[in-house]
Amino acid sequence: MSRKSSLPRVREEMSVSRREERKSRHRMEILRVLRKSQQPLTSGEIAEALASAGYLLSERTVRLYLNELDREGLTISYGHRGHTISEKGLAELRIAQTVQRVGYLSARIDEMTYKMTFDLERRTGTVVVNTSVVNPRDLAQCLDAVCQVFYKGYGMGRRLAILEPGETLGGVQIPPGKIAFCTICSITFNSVLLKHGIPTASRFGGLLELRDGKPVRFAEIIHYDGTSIDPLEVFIRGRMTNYRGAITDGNGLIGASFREIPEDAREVVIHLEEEMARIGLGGLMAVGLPSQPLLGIPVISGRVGVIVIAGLNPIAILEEIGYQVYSRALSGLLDFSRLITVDDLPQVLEKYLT
Amino acid sequence: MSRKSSLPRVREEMSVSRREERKSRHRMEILRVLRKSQQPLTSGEIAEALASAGYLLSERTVRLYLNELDREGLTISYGHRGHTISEKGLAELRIAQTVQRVGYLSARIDEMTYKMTFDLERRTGTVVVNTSVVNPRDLAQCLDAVCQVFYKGYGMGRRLAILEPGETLGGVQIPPGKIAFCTICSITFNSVLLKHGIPTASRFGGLLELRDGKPVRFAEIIHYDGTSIDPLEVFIRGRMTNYRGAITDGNGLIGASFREIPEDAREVVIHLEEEMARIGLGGLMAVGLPSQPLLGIPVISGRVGVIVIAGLNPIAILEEIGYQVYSRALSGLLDFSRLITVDDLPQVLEKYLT
DNA sequence: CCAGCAATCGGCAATTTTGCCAATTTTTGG
DNA sequence: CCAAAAATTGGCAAAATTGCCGATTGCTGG
Repeated sequence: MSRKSSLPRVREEMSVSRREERKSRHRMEILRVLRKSQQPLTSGEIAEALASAGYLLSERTVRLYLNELDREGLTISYGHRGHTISEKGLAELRIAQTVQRVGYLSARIDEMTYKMTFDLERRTGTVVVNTSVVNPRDLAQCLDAVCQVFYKGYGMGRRLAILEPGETLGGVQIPPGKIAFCTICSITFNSVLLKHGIPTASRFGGLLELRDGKPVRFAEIIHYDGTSIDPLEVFIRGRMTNYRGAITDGNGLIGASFREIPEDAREVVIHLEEEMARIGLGGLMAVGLPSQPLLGIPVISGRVGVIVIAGLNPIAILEEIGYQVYSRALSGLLDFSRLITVDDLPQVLEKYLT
Repeated sequence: MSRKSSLPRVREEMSVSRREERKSRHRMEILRVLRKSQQPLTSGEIAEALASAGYLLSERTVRLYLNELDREGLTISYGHRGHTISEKGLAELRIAQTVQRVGYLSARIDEMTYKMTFDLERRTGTVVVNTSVVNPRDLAQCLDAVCQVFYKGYGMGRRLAILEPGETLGGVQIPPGKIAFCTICSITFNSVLLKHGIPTASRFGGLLELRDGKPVRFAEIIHYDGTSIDPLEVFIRGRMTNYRGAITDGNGLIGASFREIPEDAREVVIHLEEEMARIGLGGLMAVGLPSQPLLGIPVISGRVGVIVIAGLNPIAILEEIGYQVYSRALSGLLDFSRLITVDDLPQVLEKYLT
């Protein structure tokens, strides 16, 4: 264009600034990975984490940069046991990130994943939930549909929680006359995997098209690292879903999430999900094959794509039927003991229908 | 994690596959840039285009890859005049992209930008529009508010078009009893710049918070290359906007788009926008400084951030007031001569109010 | 049509990134 | 607690990427 356009163009080389920019970006990416971890990470682990974020750097290169960062005091080396980020490194990251004021959803996902404490074996600790503030009468009206979504396997397991008026969750108080319908957030899955040493990369949320109860393709998608609002909230408010079709003849549009796991972890993940399903926390819709696209969605080589049910699905059907619901994904943490199963829902709901 | 986890980990090197993957990605990115252009592009232009997509490769490296691609017949060299993509290259791209069935919005933006033919100097040709199908009576009801949005400068210029029942645009026919309210899509701006040799990178659409009529920050954002649906449609349907505030006391939430242009083009762009504003097509809200963040949004070095008004703003206020509107962004092309100005709107609308 | 200018091209060297390997450390499993 | 196994590290060399520069080509204005 330059010659064709009227614009002067500077001599075309990757100028000092752009060169530096790339180097600096590598450093920041490494620091970012370290910040997320409590324990020291080795270069191999960092390279792995970077790859799962689509940032391709070899383990050797990471080591080279770590050396540099160690010398500058931005990271602390524990010899062969790994590196952690130092106060100085954290400060450096903060400076570089003051610009990023809009919080991307991917950041909130990461944060929540680390905050929750649920222990699969002991069945204790907190899980991440989505909260929907709803009129109990409206809920009763749609009770059958809501339960159907759960029973057909389009909800995250079979558990949920009801909060009474006056209770607070994630800074939001339930107003009088309303109740909160809390569903398990599918992030819970990430967290359980993480506690078993499996890093999960959450890619996007979307509207999954079902045919005869089977996932066919994603009709719409929104990537987590490009949005500040939860995709599911968008689809629900935009009335773009079709749960009624899904629960009647298996043809519909439901919320789902696409993630990637390391291929070595495929079997372990499937096994862990079975464990979770056993206690009413299952939500895996599909698992791909190593490095193979899943429903036409390509994955980074060495990874496996998985499709997880959206936690908000069961309550979203209310909006579809015509009742207004205020839903918020990733709203807060709830102790596992607070959860009830769908089977108990009708009975529990009775209480609020004066 | 590997050691701490129960997972076996293969020897950690960037295996052949991952190496190849990166190389292949470079090649594909170059081919993708070439596909978009009708004319031959030189290595410098390609490097520039890649940079504007956040893909940092030096001009020399691009040239190296071009050489390879030329030899393999995927591209055709025109000597010092540049390179184009060959049939074989297009085929290669298709193979690599069969996986990408979900159409990202960024792709549609690119497509539309190239399709429109508007000539700023001659004031002829087609422009890209958004279409909102609406009941003429509803529109009349909100007429004042809609015009206010235009007059306060929150619409793309002062032009729009009304389509009658029976007319078609972008494959959608206007049903009897309804009319289509077409607003200029802000993509028009990209296209005008492109025809003057200025490449524009559209980053994201968002909800812009206004205080005293001035943009303060983006409250929510959705990146174009991570979504299949238009952000503005989302915000409108989700009733997340606040145009009424914006037109009354200047405090509200309106739709806007964030883009990046080369820093050398800053003055030219400002000048071109003035030209456009003169014929009722203005829509620039803010222009940043070279390599400086704009409203806290960082830009690639060597670029300037700009904020452009969303074309859908004027009609979106209907939804906010409570009338249902079916809006579709980037719906199709319309000849410039079809456009009327806001001032004529009340009169034109009369015709449809039987 | 020609001269001057600007941009592109390819070769070569410098720099960055990566692969490979031996030494060392940590973990595992008696 | 010890030995084998597994993983990490740093040095060195190969490969990839980039900077630089002279030669060449295309464009522009007279």
